[in-house]
Amino acid sequence: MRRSKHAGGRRGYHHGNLTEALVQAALDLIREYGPAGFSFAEVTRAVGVSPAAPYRHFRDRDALMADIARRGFERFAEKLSDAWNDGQPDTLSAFKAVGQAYLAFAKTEPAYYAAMFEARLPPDANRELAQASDQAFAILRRASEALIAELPQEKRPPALMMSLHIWAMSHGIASLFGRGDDARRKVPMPPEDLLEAAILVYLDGLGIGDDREV
Amino acid sequence: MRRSKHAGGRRGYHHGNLTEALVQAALDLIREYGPAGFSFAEVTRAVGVSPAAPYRHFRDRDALMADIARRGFERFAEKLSDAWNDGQPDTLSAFKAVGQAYLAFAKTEPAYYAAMFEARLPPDANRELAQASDQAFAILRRASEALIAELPQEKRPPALMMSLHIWAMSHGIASLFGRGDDARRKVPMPPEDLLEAAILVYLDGLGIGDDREV
DNA sequence: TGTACATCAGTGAACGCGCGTTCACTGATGTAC
DNA sequence: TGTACATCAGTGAACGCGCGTTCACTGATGTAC
Repeated sequence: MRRSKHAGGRRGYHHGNLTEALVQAALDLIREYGPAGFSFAEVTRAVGVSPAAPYRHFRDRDALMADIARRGFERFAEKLSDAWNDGQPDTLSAFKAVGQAYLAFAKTEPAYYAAMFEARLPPDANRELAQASDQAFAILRRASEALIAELPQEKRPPALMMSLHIWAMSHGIASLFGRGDDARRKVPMPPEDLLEAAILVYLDGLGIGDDREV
Repeated sequence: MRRSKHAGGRRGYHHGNLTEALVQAALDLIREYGPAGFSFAEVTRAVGVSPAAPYRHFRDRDALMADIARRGFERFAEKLSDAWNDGQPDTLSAFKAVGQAYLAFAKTEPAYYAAMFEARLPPDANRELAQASDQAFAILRRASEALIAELPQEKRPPALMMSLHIWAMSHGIASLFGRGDDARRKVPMPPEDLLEAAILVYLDGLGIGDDREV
């Protein structure tokens, strides 16, 4: 029986889809032990292949790590993009939803988040990684631009600055108070509320009003 | 010749001050290879003692790591406190100086900073660590309270929230754009300016005015 | 359709290495009297 | 002041272990004709 190699490619030669299986196993280990706490050898044991098998798919351990970070940024960009939803139902709500999506990703995907931001990978380690990272940031920038466009010409802040501020604030809250692991610092309020409040104050400072009840 | 054990304690038994030497060597390694990239064995080689020597000073590798983080938080608190300078010459300037001191610490002491925030140590790993961390945060809180006190009663935000916002923003900017190692993301403006602008916008949102020229 | 060959994912044994930790010890320093 | 003893920081050899990586290989799948 012959199978087209395009027909889903479910079953491959021996394992079927070792690349994916290695990535998933590595994510499990990263989730538990951190980005530095997984070994190529342990990954192969988890998947049930020989220790030499991964070398058909990744040049070395670092290449696997970088690939995981790239995949993480791609998923991240999707989540942020979904939350932005082209600025619907209104620009301000969509903007805040992007912030919340940022936190949600850090909490529900701590392994990806760690690979992306805590693995000490130079952001420009390779082209695909840099590109995926840029695409995620582009969502923040797009959302900032849309909000800025609603301000009168003379009151418009630089969009790059504004999006970097939102990124830094989201990342700061996520990595200090909103992480999904033991290194989370406990504070007496949910990180979601903390970020929402920060964004409201910040936007207020930019002259972007809202109907908040304090 | 007899020496009082309180007279500085410069020269000890064999090495003199092995605890300090181990910490310094570990910091060098963390600076170069990250918090996960140093080994007890390598530290002993750097110092020139036998591999068993550190066990007289630290229970194990993790204890050394935690001690470094604690020392880091203590130095950090000092730097922030110096910058705050009891709110002199004026509250707003002192407040901004604290933010700048935060960034400066992350940049000039990347090894301490990594041990404090990127070693995946649970913040309450031990009492001394938690206490040192709390003391550093207390400076941010004190500075926030002083600024808040200048606002009319009915416009005062919660001091805890405000100080967590400033912490998150400083940490976000420091760890994304202001780090002293390869993982720094390049942006076309100095992190110091980015933080200064963020603080001004944020304070503006709280109704804390200033004479900034944009 | 059948056959011979090419491809290549995964094998399994082996390598040299550095790791954390232990142990009984040594010898310099501190102290009791 | 001198002596005998206690303390304890640092030694050095040894341990078992898991690591990343290599290598010639095997055998399932794909393909040319």
